[in-house]
Amino acid sequence: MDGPHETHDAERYPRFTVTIEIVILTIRDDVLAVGLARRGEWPYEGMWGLPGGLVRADLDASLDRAAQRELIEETFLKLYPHASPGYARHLHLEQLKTYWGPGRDPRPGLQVATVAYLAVAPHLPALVAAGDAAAVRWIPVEDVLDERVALAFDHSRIVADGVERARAKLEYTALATALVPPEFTVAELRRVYEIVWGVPLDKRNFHRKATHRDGFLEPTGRTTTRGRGRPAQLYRHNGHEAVHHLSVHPHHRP
Amino acid sequence: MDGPHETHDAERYPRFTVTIEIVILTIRDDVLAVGLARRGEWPYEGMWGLPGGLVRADLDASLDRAAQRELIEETFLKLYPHASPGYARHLHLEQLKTYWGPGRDPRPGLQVATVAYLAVAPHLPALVAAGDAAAVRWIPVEDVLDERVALAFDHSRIVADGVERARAKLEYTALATALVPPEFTVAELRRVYEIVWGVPLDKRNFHRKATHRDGFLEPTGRTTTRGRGRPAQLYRHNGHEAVHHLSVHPHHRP
DNA sequence: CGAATAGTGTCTCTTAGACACTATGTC
DNA sequence: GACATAGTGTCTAAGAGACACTATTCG
Repeated sequence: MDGPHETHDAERYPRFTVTIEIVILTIRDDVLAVGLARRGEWPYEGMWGLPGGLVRADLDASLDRAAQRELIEETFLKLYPHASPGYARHLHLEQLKTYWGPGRDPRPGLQVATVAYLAVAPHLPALVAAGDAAAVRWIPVEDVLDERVALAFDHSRIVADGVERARAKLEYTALATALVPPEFTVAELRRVYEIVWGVPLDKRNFHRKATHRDGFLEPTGRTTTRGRGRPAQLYRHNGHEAVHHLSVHPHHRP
Repeated sequence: MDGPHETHDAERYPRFTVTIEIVILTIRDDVLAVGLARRGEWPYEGMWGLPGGLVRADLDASLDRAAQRELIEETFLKLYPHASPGYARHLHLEQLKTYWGPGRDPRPGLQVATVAYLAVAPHLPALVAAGDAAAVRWIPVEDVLDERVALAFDHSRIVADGVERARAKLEYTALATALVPPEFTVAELRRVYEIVWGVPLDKRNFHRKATHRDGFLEPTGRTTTRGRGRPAQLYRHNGHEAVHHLSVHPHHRP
């Protein structure tokens, strides 16, 4: 069999098109949602699919950079036309998985390998100038996973893989803080876990664990009066990524 | 800026070579070791690097299949010339990460994207016909991570990523059972954790946790007399992948 | 019998999770 | 004061980890 580097003759190397696709998740109207783009052309014209684009050797210094460029240009600015691109530069973004195989893309003669990235964004105020014609839009992941909304290519599976990764990483990393504004209350953070996992969590136990676990939350000293009750303390994430076992699962009852 | 699917004109798509590379780990002589291949040609001729090869649309039905083909043909059969290829078909094999970027490969005009896979194999008896000229060889990961053995391309980083993944997955999956023969004793399994993590584990606590955790070990009823002392029970992994918190970490002492 | 390893039992301390009350703001 | 939400305290049971002894084989 051919080794990867057996000859310098470029003609012997099969050639692939490499694309980046972004699974961007947020919480919107109390459900987990994924940012999808409506396809404007064949194949799968008119269907929803993951936003993305080509990896370009002339533009991109790395896969991560290519993903960041797609995230900003193709996704974030279309969801939030008035937001600053700098904001998107601080979103959580990690490589998810690479997909390839005959039949993924129906275009003849085209071998497309797709490097999927997982992005996670806080719920930002308003997607201006929405309307049905919006090119990029939030769609509840439940609709995608239950196949109520069919996606182009194999994008449903990629979304499923992204959601699975996000659910898992909630448990042992500080990923939840990426789904919430830079300063947030304990209740807002708890709602993230409840929505992503789909389970109710005890308010008091969560508060104890979230605030006592060191290397996780840092009080800002300020409070908020967003809600109707007693003002809540504002916290920020203090930078450490690993937060072992913040999980809150019910005991078994015989 | 270009979307991935904006035109059907294949000429507009930059072309990449896609390779698979395998980080195969095992335990050998009581240390974690990685299977490396000696490069026979430019670039990095004579250096050690990850075994791998081209993804070929005419041969491979998926990335996973391509990785399995490389694992068997380029790696396993060269490490164990007398082993049956069927054995390799049951090794643990999972996609690790994709690497690309200018400067990864010095060959001009070549854009190589590499999909790295992590494989994990039990320690098999003998690598026949070894000798220094062996094309593929086990090298302790410690030597690679400490840069005592420099690898071709960015393969040192890929090995580091693979080892990190393996260490993490020991904690919450049954990955350890892939580093041990199909039937194994509790002590053999414990040694896997101790070697991969580099920490001593309490024999008694480990035994209790490993055997009581359901969905993990299944007694075969048979015993072994491999060692010098009392014969040990043989277990096999019962198929469940998720094993939450088998970790055994020392308490903090003030 | 001694050496070597396998396997079991007990105690303690940490902590997850169940649960109820007080505190502080708005209307 | 009514209401809503924030935040704290206590109890219990599960389990992790420290630790010592018995069991079974070989020489």
